[in-house]
Amino acid sequence: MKNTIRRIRKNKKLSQEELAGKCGVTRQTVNAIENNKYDPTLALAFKLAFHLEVTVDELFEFHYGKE
Amino acid sequence: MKNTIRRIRKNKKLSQEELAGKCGVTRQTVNAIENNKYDPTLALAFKLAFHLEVTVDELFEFHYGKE
DNA sequence: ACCTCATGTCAAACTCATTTTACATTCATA
DNA sequence: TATGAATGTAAAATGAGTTTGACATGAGGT
Repeated sequence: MKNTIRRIRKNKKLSQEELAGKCGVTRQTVNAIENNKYDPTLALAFKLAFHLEVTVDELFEFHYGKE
Repeated sequence: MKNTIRRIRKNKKLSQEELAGKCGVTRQTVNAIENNKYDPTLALAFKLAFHLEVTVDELFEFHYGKE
């Protein structure tokens, strides 16, 4: 599961901590997701997309077999 | 987190078990998600959307404060 | 009445997302 | 070069999603 969180976050000049704060999670969580350590929950995916002003489908790229 | 899985699944004349099979999960999982027992993982949300031929953003409706 | 299919549900076990705390690294900039 | 801000990372603990196996119900058809 690829995502473009880092690119969009930097475009909006937000730190990992600021984005995490808006989403109600810790900065470690945002960091882990940006570095593909694991996938966010569906709820967090929606919060990230909301605060980055994109859709979930735009923010994440899912490929079968490459989960 | 609301979803329209049941409605779209029935439109496509799929049983919970058939949809679960396509997505690689058990029917209990699909049943629990349709009945809002819990939310799917992000990966499963993408698989469900794929096999139901809609986007994740169309299939799930997220509301802040009503998570 | 019987059989089958679809669905609802439950408990135990397991995996994985998230938190907390803590420390290390990189980078800008005074 | 020193200081602070942003980031990377790691271990232990907790919480939530998923599986397995099982049992129960209702609808339809024979």
